[in-house]
Amino acid sequence: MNLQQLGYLVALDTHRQFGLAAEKSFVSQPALSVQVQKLEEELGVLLFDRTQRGAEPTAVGAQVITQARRVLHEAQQLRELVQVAKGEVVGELRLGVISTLAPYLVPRFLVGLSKAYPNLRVHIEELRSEEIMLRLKDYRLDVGLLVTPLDDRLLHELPLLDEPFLLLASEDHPLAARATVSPADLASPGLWLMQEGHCFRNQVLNLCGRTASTGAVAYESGSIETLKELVRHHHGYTLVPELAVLDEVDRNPLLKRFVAPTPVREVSLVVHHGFVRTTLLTALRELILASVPTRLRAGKAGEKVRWR
Amino acid sequence: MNLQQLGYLVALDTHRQFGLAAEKSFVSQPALSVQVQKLEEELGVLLFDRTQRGAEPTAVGAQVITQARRVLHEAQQLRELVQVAKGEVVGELRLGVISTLAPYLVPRFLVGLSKAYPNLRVHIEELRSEEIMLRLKDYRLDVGLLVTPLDDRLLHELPLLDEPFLLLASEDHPLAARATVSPADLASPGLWLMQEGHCFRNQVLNLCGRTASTGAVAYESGSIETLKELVRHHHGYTLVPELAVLDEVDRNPLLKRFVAPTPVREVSLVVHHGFVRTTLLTALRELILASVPTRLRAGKAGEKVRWR
DNA sequence: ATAACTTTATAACCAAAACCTATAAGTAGC
DNA sequence: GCTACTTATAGGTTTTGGTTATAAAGTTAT
Repeated sequence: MNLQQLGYLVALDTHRQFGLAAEKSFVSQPALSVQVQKLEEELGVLLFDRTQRGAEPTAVGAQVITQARRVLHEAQQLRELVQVAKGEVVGELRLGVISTLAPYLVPRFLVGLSKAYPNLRVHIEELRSEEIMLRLKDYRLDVGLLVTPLDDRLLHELPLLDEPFLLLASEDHPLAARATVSPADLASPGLWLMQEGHCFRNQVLNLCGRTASTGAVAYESGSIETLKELVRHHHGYTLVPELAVLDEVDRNPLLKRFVAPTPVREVSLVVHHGFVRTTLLTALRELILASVPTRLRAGKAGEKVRWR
Repeated sequence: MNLQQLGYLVALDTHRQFGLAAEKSFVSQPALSVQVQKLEEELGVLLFDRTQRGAEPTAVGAQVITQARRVLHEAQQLRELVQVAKGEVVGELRLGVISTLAPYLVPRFLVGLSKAYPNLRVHIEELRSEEIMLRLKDYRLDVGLLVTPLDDRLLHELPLLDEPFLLLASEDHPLAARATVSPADLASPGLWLMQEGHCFRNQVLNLCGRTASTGAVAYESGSIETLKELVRHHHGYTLVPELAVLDEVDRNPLLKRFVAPTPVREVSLVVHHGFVRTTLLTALRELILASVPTRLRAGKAGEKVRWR
């Protein structure tokens, strides 16, 4: 067994085809095939079922692949540990961000990050919270930017913001006349929601006590931007996180703050336990914090709304 | 970087000498030297300071070695995972046992174990609790047999026994006349103790409220057997765990049981979290449980005495 | 001071492992 | 049965890791 073989194994699991996996590993198809065979022989067990349209892990194979990911991760940690000791911030950072944060937060720090660390390759993916958690545990992501607490003992949370929820009403909705709102107002009909699977949806439902009554049209959106547009062009109202309306929060009378205790969502950087690139993580935190108004920083005030 | 190089690294850390480490790794000294050099070159950092009487890890080196141990451990877990899937119980089992348990428990299950799994190489070492914990975390031991709870979130405990403490008095000691004893009696002078560093000593001290008054001679023993002999040949008394006196517990009038709630020590198998050889662990538990009187099994009764 | 000993590093050479290209072989769909 | 797609095998080349022999450097003992 060697690290290369484990790398081929993981590639094959990812691409489910010897040729493709080989290409992605920058070797020829026979090279990868042979190494996987040798590993199977050494372990004395079949790891993949070969079919005509590719390869699929056997039951044992799936376990072995998971463990192989872990081995490769620990090897990577070793390299990173040395880089940290040398004061280098290089290599790759794979960041997963939920879609209700990405458009408002990523542009605020991305340029600064790659300017601060020109030798760092940054990959950002927009993903659901659950998927980010899975990938962090599988070592397919380095850092997640999402809403906490997650209550998962494999993951380490670094709280950044307590971001208030605001209510955005359409001009002709009864709530448009209000100066402030409270969770009780969410019983009012016409609340637009995010799609199933977004943590923001769960939070809104938790906030209104699961009694949301949507309008006649049951469109559920995949982005906060769509929610905002829905409210602007149609009837109804919706909740938005403050970062999504930062530029208009104090001049748009249709945006309502909640009365204290302000409901907030806790936004955190999340890493696997034992993440060693502390310099990078700290830099990321500082960059993000510096890019948003101070009032949003974690621990200021407000009542955290959970999503799970 | 490859697993072999990491193995050499760990061997070199263990033996602190290129030649010796090479010998233990079954390669020539230049082979090991070159591979360590290559690794240092790849990582771009010096891992060992070479002196005339051997090699010593640098600061970074020490961190890298710890991480290398982790990588090798995860690779080993992969192999074991496959063995478990194949229903095999083979390879090596490195078991650490504290010296107040070893002589009474190990002979009871060792033969049965190697009979049940003839292809399993069993290494048993007698070590202090703290050392066992360290080695379990360093992956230099697979399983520990010691007294719990340890309150260490890296370690997983599998309680086996609640083993009562008994008091053994010399013929001419005042306590010799008693039918039963209670913790309050431990204020009586003449209590022989184990050496510093044995968990049994801490437990006895905890039980008597740290007020132990030893005799004129301040000999502190390294084994329960010595304590027993001291009491037999001299004045005074001592505490012993029941397994140490199993054969005489009901016919030696100088052995006193405690009144309820019986003070007991919780004896457990302890593994690193993520230990995958469940078959082996279960078998070990069953073998040990089958080898001692049922009344000693964990959870029967008694009041656990902690040692840390 | 120097010789003897110990330890690590280097060099030359060899064997094994891993890779590449070319090609065979197997299966699904037409 | 042919085509298109997959994985497996074979032969030859390159790379890697290994060996032995020996140098270099530092300790210890005389």
